Amino acid sequence: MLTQQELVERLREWQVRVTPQRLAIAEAVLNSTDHPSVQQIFERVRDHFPSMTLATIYSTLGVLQRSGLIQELPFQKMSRYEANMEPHVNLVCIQCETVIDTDTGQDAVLRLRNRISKESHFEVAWQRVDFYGWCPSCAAAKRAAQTA
Amino acid sequence: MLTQQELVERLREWQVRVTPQRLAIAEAVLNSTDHPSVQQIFERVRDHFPSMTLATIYSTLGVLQRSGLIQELPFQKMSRYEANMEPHVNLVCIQCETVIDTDTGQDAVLRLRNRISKESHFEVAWQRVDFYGWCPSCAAAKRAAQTA
DNA sequence: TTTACTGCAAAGGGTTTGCATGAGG
DNA sequence: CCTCATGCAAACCCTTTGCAGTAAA
Repeated sequence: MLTQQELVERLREWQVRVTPQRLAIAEAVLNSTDHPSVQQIFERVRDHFPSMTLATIYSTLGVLQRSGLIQELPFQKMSRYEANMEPHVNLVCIQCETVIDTDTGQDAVLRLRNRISKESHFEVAWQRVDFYGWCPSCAAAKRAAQTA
Repeated sequence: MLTQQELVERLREWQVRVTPQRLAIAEAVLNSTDHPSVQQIFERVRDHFPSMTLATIYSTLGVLQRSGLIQELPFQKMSRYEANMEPHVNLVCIQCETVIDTDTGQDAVLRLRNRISKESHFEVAWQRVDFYGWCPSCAAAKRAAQTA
């Protein structure tokens, strides 16, 4: 998680103008761990900028992505946004649609990346590792429904 | 890759009606390794079924996905379809947009999946492991452009 | 014969674009 | 000041839905 100051410097490196809207959007994503959608970011920022529109959100998310600060995660219905740029595993619940980062396997993802870089002639820029299934509470609910 | 006969049996297990259109669509995806989009599947099937529409393609892909024969891979602009249901790594070229399956790391993905299942309370159903970057030919072109 | 798939058309909805205004460097 | 971001509206396009006719079992 970056401080506001670090964020400003990071954007200036990319010749990107820093505006209050952009800082608010950046913080809404970077200070989150729930992989928010555009709509969720919109709702979180609306309090401070009631006149902001989705077009500004989309535009800013594009800038942040090109600056390497966030990663877009396209899903079937919509994209969500990842603030954790370290190699890691996402656990995606197909029931309640929560997405959480897990520490488990972080080392394995990094090793896998190094292995791909060495053993194939593919130049890796970034990666996305998603495991889909049932989160603890939805798995419990599912088992309860099956026995009933 | 399944034979047409195996495919028919597999669909019947799911109480799914087998039609010539469905077989054509299924084969267009299952006998491919390039992760085709809906449009590409459409073009490949159009020769044999000139009257087929995209609605049928979407409908059938949904059936195949629920039958566990294929996996939808949502990307930013559109979805592509995966015929390789074994745990593996996809290499996605961000330049030419080709997606290939690689043997490298298949074992690692499987081990990672087992580890997630054991060490977290998450019930894994399937996974998607994508490495994004430059394929060999696009990487070469990129280096040539940089030195020029 | 019954069920449900195909094909056509229209709607849906996340995302992108164009442009006038306004703010950042 | 000059450039570029914001906000508003409209367009875009992938995908979904509804329905009448038709084919599978």
